[in-house]
Amino acid sequence: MEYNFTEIEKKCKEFWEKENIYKITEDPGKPKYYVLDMFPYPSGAGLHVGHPLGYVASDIYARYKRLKGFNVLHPMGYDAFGLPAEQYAIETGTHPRVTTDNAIKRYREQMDKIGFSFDWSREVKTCEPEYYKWTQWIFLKLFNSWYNREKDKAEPIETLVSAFETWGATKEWKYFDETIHPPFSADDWKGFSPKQKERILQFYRLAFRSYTEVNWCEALGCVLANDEVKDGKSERGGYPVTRRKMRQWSLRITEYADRLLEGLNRIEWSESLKEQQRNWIGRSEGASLEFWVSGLEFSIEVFTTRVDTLFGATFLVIAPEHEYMQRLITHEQREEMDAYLAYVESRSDIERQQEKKITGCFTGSYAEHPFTGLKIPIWTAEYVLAGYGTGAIMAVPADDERDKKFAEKFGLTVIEVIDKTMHEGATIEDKLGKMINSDFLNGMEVVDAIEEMIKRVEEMSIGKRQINFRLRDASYSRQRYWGEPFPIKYSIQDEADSPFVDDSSDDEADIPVALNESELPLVLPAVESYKPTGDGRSPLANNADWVTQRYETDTMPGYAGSSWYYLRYMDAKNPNAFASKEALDYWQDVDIYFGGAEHAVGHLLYSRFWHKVLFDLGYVSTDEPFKKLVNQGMIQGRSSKIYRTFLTYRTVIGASVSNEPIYISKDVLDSLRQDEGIRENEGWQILRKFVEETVHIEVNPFSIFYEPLIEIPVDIRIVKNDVLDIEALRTWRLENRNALFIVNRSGEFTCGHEGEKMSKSKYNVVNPDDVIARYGADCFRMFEMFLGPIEQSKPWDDKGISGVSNFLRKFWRLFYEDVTFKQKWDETEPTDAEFKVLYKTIKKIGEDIESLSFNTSVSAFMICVNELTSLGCHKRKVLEPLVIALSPFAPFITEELWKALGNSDSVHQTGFPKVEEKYLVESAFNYPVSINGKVRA
RNA sequence: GCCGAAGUGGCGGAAUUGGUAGACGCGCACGACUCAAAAUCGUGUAUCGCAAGGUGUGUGGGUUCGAUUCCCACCUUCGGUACCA
Repeated sequence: MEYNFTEIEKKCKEFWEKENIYKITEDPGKPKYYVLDMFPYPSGAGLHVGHPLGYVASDIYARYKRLKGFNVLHPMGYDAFGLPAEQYAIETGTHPRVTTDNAIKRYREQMDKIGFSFDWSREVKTCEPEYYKWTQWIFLKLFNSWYNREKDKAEPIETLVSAFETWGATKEWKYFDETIHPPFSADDWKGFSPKQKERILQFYRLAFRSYTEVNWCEALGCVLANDEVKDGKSERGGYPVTRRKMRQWSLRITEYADRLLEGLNRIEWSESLKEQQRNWIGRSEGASLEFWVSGLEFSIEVFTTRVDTLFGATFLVIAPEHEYMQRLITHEQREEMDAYLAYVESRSDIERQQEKKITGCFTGSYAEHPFTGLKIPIWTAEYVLAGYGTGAIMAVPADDERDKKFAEKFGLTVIEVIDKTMHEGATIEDKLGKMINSDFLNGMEVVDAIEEMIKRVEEMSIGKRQINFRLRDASYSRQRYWGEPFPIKYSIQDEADSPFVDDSSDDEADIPVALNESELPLVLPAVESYKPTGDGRSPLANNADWVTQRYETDTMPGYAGSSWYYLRYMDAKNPNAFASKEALDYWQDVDIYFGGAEHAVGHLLYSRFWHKVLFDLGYVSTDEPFKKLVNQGMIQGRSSKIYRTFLTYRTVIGASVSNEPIYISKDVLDSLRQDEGIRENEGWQILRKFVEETVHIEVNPFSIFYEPLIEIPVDIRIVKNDVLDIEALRTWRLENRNALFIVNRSGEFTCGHEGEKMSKSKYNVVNPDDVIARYGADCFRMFEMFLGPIEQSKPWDDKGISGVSNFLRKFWRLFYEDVTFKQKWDETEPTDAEFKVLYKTIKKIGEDIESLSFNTSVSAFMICVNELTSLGCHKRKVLEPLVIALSPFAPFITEELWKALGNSDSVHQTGFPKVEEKYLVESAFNYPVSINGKVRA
């Protein structure tokens, strides 16, 4: 009987659906295991072969764990809010929901073909009110919570309010920060107006509204979070991003900086990913110091990690946007400074980053050195950023590269403070050497000097030990339509009030008020136009009804829905809670999470943050959401390239140029390039022959030249094994109708190739549907795994797919005769040799899946089939366990064969075959080279 | 610049508490079947050499009886990040 995968797949899918075999319920009698994939954003282009790589891996893992007796949660859903659908809506007027629904339908069809074991009854779509009701609910929890630093956890805001009512907020409170708001007593608090109270609470709420600097993208008409900006451009669309101040919502993720850092030590993620998060959080230990400004009644606070170098501080530099800027400028410097500040203003972030010019300007003021009393000038410069530390630095040109360059350019004093002669090759910023020119620090090693100096400045109350983070509070407002509405209304809303203007008046306007839980979901209304308003508001501001209700017109960012979706899967249809207590207690957290590394500092950080808040508030029982994380590599396209040129050649009459485009076969081209000077190699001979045939005269090879080449991507569908179908190219692009092709000796035209991202414009997209139609879903799954280690990026190249396809047919043939349509297995007892083959395979497969080495487990199956074939083994007792072991990889063929062996249930619900120790020991010695067997003599 | 990961045949890749390098697959070559082709099956395939034998895991050193694996320096590629004080 032929192995007919199309028929088998159809039959299996019907059976699975009828029996509902992948539906899962909480079962306290079984250990739980949660296998999660990062859910996709349903884009209009559909899936290409790169997308399912992680899904296939996770599916194999989930199926394996199920066979091992775990109750496995393995769900799928859609991250359905987002910019592309909205951009499309702006262009065409189509409601994003329509676009999104269509895309989801297509994704589902494609995924169904691959044979995943998702429990679709738990599907989530972030754009559905039933789902975003709970996104809004969590937002309310964030809004109604504050971070209690004493207990180091989030608490309901009521505990803060009652603390204010009892004690107020005074300097005795350990965590009181005067720079945020002035102290007040309990009585003061009781006397405050609601607006005043709310203003204070906004400094504590985990979700809060403030007037701060944001990344504004004019082209998208909205604000972006730091991780959505790459190289000064928007991640989506690549539009320029500028900094501007705006009133908008943020999440106080900075309170969790330390815990987010610490938690990384307890989870199994790749080192590079953890390192990315650590860098993003950017903890640095140092001290803050105050410098008194001569003649003016205030001091400037700086942050430094190198207090030891204080005696080498010869000037201060403040950021151009520093709040004391104007007060520091003296009469004499006024003109120069205004010009400089105007220049800085004119520079975009992109310019600043690309050309790092050393620029700066003297303010005219001086600060006093706290120990020497010397007057040191206060400068301003672009390289000091307002957003980090205190926005001011003490410059130590002797020990800091940037300060040094700055001092050199502007002729400022340099005092050497560290003797590094003992440390050859140390850079000026290394923390090595002995202190010199530093009074009481002289002779100390750098690390000791840091401690000593901190002690001194703390005694003198001019500074203190401090830890700084690079992490900023997360921007949470988007001036867009296709996102979750905020469950917030305002007590009074002034329609003329622009979000770009700071509203710091104390009138009753503008107090954000949380909706009641019973009012959720606040459903996204219809709008006439999806265009941003152009004045910094979302399209919702165009909806008169929405505005008169005084609802917040911004919507939540893309990461809102994806920050907690893994919890919704635990109890996806619950109308009364984001998930029931029982479900949350049972499933707890994600055991293994498959997804791309591109979400390292976005989704993965926000999820951890949300999860920790929910943990603090008692809703979840773990404080990290994803125990183990696997980053599957990207599958790149393998683009084919052809090379076009025009030829110049000399005939007896004179020089001629070809006027039709000429394409040169890649191998001929390589041979031409090899040695153009000699011009006797194969390539030139072919070229010469070609010209002679074209112009029908003999040509001196030294008179042939080709113009500079243009590399052109060509549709991979008209290229087979790097050989171009010339006729197909002529019809594909009409300008090539009469093009000339220089082919190689064997008459073939070969193409170059390059691995790059799959995209329509590069004609290198491979659709899984096509692969499945040709080879079957099992083959597709196994081949994706066989391509290489799961974490590695690699180009899609279907040259090797025949190997996997052969394997499946060979496997099939162990069960069926080719011609006679007869089953082949026999019921006799297997020999020891046959058992050995079986057991070492089972053992290897089990170990490989546990360690996620799916590529080598596919190899193990191939070896096994080859060995059984050469042994002539068709015994049920060998084949049956093999079918089970293969079932995670190839669910369709194994289901069919399992039934053929006379079983009525599903192979996917049996147990993973056990391994017999006896054969393992023997096989280890008898088959040393068969499977990775390096065995001692 | 800094941080992280990785360099093995013609190609994708195996093998690391240090113990026969190149499993498995592709490709290629030869053979079988066929009038023929495709498909399938079998054999071979790191490299130099007729052979004995030598050389080989990015480069150069080191530790060791023994190194793809450990240590030092360097080179290359990929990913991340960047005036972060």
